[in-house]
Amino acid sequence: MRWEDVNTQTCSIAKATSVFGDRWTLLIVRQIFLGLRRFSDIQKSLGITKHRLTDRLNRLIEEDLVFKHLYDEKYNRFEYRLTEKGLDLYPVLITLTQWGDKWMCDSDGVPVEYVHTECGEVAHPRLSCSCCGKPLDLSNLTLKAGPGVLAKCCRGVMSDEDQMLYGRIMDAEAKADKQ
Amino acid sequence: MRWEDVNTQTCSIAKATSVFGDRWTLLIVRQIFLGLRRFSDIQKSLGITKHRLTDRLNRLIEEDLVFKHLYDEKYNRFEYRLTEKGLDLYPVLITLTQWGDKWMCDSDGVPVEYVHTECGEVAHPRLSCSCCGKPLDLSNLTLKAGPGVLAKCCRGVMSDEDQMLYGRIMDAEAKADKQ
DNA sequence: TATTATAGTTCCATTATGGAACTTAATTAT
DNA sequence: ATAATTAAGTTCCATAATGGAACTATAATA
Repeated sequence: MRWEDVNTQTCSIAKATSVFGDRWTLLIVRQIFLGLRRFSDIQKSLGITKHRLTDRLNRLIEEDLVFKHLYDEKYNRFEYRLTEKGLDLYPVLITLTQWGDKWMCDSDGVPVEYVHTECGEVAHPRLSCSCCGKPLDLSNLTLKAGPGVLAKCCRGVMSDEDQMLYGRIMDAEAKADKQ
Repeated sequence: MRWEDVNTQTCSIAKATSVFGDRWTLLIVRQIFLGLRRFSDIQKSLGITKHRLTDRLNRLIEEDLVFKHLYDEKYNRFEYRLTEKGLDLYPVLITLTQWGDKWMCDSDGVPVEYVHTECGEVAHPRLSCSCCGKPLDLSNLTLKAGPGVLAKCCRGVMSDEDQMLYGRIMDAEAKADKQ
């Protein structure tokens, strides 16, 4: 499968990956999150080549994660800022950071900490259930085929790839229902 | 900067990205999470070429996210399974999934839902503070330079890139302290 | 008038990736 | 007994993505 076709997969991770499944895009988003908004700041701080950065920023603008904001009319200079869609990546960045903090950190300790302004403490954000509020982990989550898969299944338009992936989730559900 | 040098950055996202900042690695991890453990299943379900998959799996094994498990002695066949380090990526996959569900979904709806077995409901996992338990979002989180940055700063061994990135976080903190 | 800063673009060499064919070893079908 | 099949790769080659360095444009500054 060509990379351009990855976002045709019936999978939100595949669709997300089609936007930042490359070497730099997520790091660019991180820089903007951390306050680096100008082309040259992002470029120097990442050590990315200029034309690659141009390319990636344009892609982020196309995908509506980033927009250009004129900050100097005389110079015609722009800042790159995150849209709502871009800002909405913060849980991804936080969970990724935590994984990196735990598994890839050097002996000096974690580079950045997050302070929860309401309670004033350094927070180690956890996932919790939107319904009952209890903490979630692998052991108390099960998968269920959602409407997006079921609809395609009924219409008989699932690709072989999607069938391989979701077949067993639907099988597991069917089994669980019988018991 | 060459890609091989990205993991030298003092940033957990950079270090994490150095492992799966490519086109396929995170999708491979997702397949294993969803239950596809055999080489050929992963290969066919993703449409990735065999030598690329070989390459990425070996990298994941090197980085200790995946290990091989002999499931057929006669054939000498292996399954690929996630280690603790690999399993620990589930919050990343969940937050990524949610972002994709919200922003990149087609009209059929979300492909997969997560059921919280304790309360029995479909959960939309949220980040909450490990200290007070309240939900976290961008508006109530602030950044703080952690020990990893402070130590390097004191020793004077921060790269120019890292200084550009963390300089303003430390400045912002210094300002906040004065007030 | 020469130099610097910001934000790019162009050209070319190096790497990464995709596609197809080939390999090996055990299994099943004819 | 022979041929075809399956799983898990490997090898070869063409195409696509990336990195490095040099070049452009415009306004400001020395």
